[in-house]
Amino acid sequence: MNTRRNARNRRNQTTVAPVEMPGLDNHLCFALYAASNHMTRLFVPFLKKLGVTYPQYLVLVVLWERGARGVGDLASALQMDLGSLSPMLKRLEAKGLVTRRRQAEDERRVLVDLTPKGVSLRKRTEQMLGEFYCFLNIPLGELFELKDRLRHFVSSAGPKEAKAAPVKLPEPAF
Amino acid sequence: MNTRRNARNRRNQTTVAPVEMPGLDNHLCFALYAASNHMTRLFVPFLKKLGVTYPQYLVLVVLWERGARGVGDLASALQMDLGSLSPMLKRLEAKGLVTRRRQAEDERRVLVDLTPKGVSLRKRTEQMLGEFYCFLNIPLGELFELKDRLRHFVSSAGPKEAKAAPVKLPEPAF
DNA sequence: CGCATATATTTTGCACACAAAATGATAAGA
DNA sequence: TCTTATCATTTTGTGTGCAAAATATATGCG
Repeated sequence: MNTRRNARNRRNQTTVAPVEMPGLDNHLCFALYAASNHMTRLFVPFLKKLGVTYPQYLVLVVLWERGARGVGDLASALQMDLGSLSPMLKRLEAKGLVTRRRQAEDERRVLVDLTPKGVSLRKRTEQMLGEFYCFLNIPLGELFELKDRLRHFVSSAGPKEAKAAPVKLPEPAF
Repeated sequence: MNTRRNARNRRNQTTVAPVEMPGLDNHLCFALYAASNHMTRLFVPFLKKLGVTYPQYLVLVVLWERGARGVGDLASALQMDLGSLSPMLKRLEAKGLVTRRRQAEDERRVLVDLTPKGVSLRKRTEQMLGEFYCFLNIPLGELFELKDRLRHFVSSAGPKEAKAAPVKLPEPAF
């Protein structure tokens, strides 16, 4: 259309060609949004039997896997905002699943740990996960492949700087 | 361990084997959660230039693609809750991007339509999308493949009943 | 016509998600 | 030590996401 080869060399204006507006079904962002919400809707009824919410469950997974953590450690492991995490941990504490206490060595840090009740919830959760994967009704291989593609997307999308560390969990800090 | 072949034939208890608790990085649900939030964090700064939020943008995409819709039509197209959508549409109306009016034929329905300002936002959005895809820095093919896998996941995960209709947009209803 | 039932939308209440401001506590330097 | 910069966490405010209750309008039926 444009007689010039393309519109680049004009003033300091943007040099990126516009994109014909994609339909909803051609939006990766919508596919992510929909899939994430779909998973939530499927999973939450199972979590309800344990009495925890979806993000609360994720916190427990980290604590079960790695033991007590600082608030900031949990936030970075879960790629979760501290402003969301802080009140959430209070709710987990109110449910009697975790404790929060200032660390003696560094009073700035708050250490989150499982209570006996929080520890014992793990076995019930493992039972529930068996039921859930059965309910999902998707070959494990497919689940793993999708998971890996998502992880690759997260680690590669966006500005190339500071992409080396793929969200590693910090070592025990207590 | 268990001398019996497996624990199935005992009372009416669950017959599903428990799952060894997976680490955080082996959770598909976390991968979805993290990827969706990651996409949001990347995309929102671009949307901010247009003055809309992420879900608000999705509503506009549907309206640009298909024209005026009822509130319920939008909700099912976006797999979004009516309770979220209703106040959101008010905010879009407050921004002068859409109108909401009761339909004459069926006063129960509220029709949402683009204002001239809403229509004109489309061109600026197409420019922004060009910049965003450049910023994402991922081959288009990869994006499409991930998108299709996510769509397949949504359409196949969960109870097998009522999975035929893959979230189709309703035909014009006015 | 008048009422029970069904459909469409809004409201309410709780839990995030995130930005920005506020607190609390430690460390670094003059 | 006092001061200032830094770090960790919490608080505040707005916008969803979703369940459940409340409204509003339609439709069917006697």
